[in-house]
Amino acid sequence: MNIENIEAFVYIVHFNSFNKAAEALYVSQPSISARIQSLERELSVRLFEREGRHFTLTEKGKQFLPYAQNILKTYKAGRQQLQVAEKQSDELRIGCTLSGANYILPEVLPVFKRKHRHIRIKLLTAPSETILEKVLAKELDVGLTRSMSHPDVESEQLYEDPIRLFVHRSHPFARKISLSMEEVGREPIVFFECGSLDWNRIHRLFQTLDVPPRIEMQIDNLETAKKLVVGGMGISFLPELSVRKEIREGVLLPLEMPQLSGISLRTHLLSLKGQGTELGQLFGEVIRGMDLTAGRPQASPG
DNA sequence: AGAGAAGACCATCAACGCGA
DNA sequence: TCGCGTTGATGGTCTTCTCT
Repeated sequence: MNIENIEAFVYIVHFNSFNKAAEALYVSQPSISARIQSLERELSVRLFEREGRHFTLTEKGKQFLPYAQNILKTYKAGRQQLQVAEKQSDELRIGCTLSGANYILPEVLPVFKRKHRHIRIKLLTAPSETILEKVLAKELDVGLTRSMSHPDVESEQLYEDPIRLFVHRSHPFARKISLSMEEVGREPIVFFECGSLDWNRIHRLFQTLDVPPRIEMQIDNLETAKKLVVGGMGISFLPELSVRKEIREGVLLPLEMPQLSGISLRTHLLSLKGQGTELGQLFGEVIRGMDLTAGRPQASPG
C-alpha cells in the first residue's frame, strides 16, 4: 500500500481536479495521473471514469473513498503525534498572563536558559482562563496565572505581589505620613482593573465613603496605568512588581495604607495533575528556586 | 443561433535525474 | 538496475468566447 497514492485519490476527489490536487501536493499532474493508475492497478478496480476532460467517481471509487479518507486521517494523526513528541523533547511551552510576561518571565527565563541551554522556549500570553484551557488540552507545559482551580490541574502559589497605592514623587501625597480613604477618594485615580477578586476588595474600600471615588480613568493595561501615573495623571493602585524600576529611580512612591494590607495579586504555577511534562517540571524547579521578591521596595511615608 | 478559435484539463510518451 | 519523479511535447475532448 502506498500512502501517497491514497493521498492523491483523496485530494483529487476533494478538489475535483487532477491539476489542483497536483498543485496541492507539490507534484506534477502526470505524477498524479500515474499515482491513480498505480492505485487502480493495486486495487484491481477503476476509481475514476474518465470522460474526455471530465471524470467522475465510479461506484467502487465511492465505496473506497471513506476508507481512503480514514487511512489518510489516521496516518496524519500518527505523524503529528510523532512530531509533537519530538517537539516536546526540547521545547518548553509556557502560558502566562500579560503581567507575568512583563514582570516575572524576564527574570526567570534567563536563569532557566543558563541552566538548560538546549531547551527552546515558546511563550503564549493570554488571560488565565485561556491558559488553564490550554494546559488541560496539553498545548502548554506550564502556566503562570492568577489563582485557578480545576480538578485535573495542579495549582501552586509561587509569588504574592502586594497591591499598593503609588503616586508620582511630585504629588502632595508623597510628603504625607498617613492617608485616609477619604483623602484618596478625593484625588483623581487611574484605576487599573484586571478583574481578579483582590481588585474587588479595593472597590469595596471605597464603599464606606459618602462620595464615590474620582476614578478618572479605568485602564485594563498595567503598563498604561503606570505610565499615566508617571505622567502625573493621577494616583493608582498597582502591583508592586510592576513598578520596581520606577521606585528604584525615585519616580514613583508607594504609600503606607493599612487598609491595603493583605490585598495582593497571586501568581500560580499551573500544570496537569499527574501528567506534567518533564520540561514543565524543570521550569517549576527553576522558578521555585528564585526569589522573585528580591528588591521589594519599602513603603515610604514621605 | 451556429461555426470556429482559443483555452482548459487529463492522458500518454520520451528523455532524463536521483536515490535506494 | 529499478522505481519514481520531473519536464516537455502531443493528442483528445470539452467549455467558453468571439464573430458572423
